Amino acid sequence: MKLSKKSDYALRAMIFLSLNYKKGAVQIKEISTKERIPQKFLENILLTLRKVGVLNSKMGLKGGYELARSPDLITLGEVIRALDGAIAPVDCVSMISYKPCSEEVTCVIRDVMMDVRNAITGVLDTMTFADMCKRAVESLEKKGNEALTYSI
Amino acid sequence: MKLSKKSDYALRAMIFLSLNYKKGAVQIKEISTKERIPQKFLENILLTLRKVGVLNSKMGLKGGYELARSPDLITLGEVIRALDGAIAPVDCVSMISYKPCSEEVTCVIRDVMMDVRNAITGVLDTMTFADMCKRAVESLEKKGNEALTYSI
DNA sequence: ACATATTCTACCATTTTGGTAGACATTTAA
DNA sequence: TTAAATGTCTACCAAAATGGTAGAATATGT
Repeated sequence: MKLSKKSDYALRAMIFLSLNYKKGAVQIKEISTKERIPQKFLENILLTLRKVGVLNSKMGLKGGYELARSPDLITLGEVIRALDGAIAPVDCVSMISYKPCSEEVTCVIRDVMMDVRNAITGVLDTMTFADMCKRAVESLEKKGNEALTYSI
Repeated sequence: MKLSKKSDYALRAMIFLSLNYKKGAVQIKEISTKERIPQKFLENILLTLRKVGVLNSKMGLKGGYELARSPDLITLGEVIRALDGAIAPVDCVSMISYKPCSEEVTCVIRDVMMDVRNAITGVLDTMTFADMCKRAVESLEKKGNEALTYSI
């Protein structure tokens, strides 16, 4: 039931880009150093996020990445699915990589795994990056002035 | 977010043993053939379930495995943790393999992963093998007489 | 033209997953 | 008391997934 490093990095990068929404393109290098993510690895991640339509990119000098839509229209679930594939714990209850199991109509494990999937997606497909930004700011304010940086 | 084959097999074996609770020891070979689980693999699984106190075993001729407690006192969560380790998607929100992340107090990803963990354990730590048996029987009855066997 | 970005294709080491093999210890029944 | 049947233990193994890295190609602003 583990979140991969890839998805973890993707979430952090996405929050970073959400906090910089409408401020123009941000370069890989900036995200990678500020969030301490290996740059070459981050390149792959941002590339797949672009391919699924979550990010836009600009090549060349003054290039970079930015959100393709408003942060409140992108959920954590969408990002995690793009990198890790299905969120469902077994394929027979997955929306994006569905495969029937042997005795689907009477499989009781399937039933409970469906419950688990719904519990997870209930959180991840509801939470948007706008929500994450709000939480990040609130969390900063609570901490007071000593907090010059915060981890996303 | 995947359930390992090991845990999947473990759940099936546990349901099988729950349906045979108080009927004496069941042999590995019987579970392995009826549930189509590789026997040698199943041996390891049942062994670890014994070591965590979920199963009792008897060696020698007429030996076998049986539940160490009543099915309503064993949850799916306990079994999955025994085989796959932590259920939490990241270690910084795990009960059994907790490790702090870099900026715990202000980490917003941690917050949402805590929500995800609670959502998952809300299902898995509540559902017992007695519940699973009930579901299995109901599901059989609904299907009618044609159903001679059913997949657990 | 040149410096600075992203893009694309390939590779690679380590860990995890999903098993298998075989010797050993224990129990029962004949 | 001995043979057969069973769980126990240690070790091994191939394939896939994970977490990266390397380097050339392509696009863009000045």
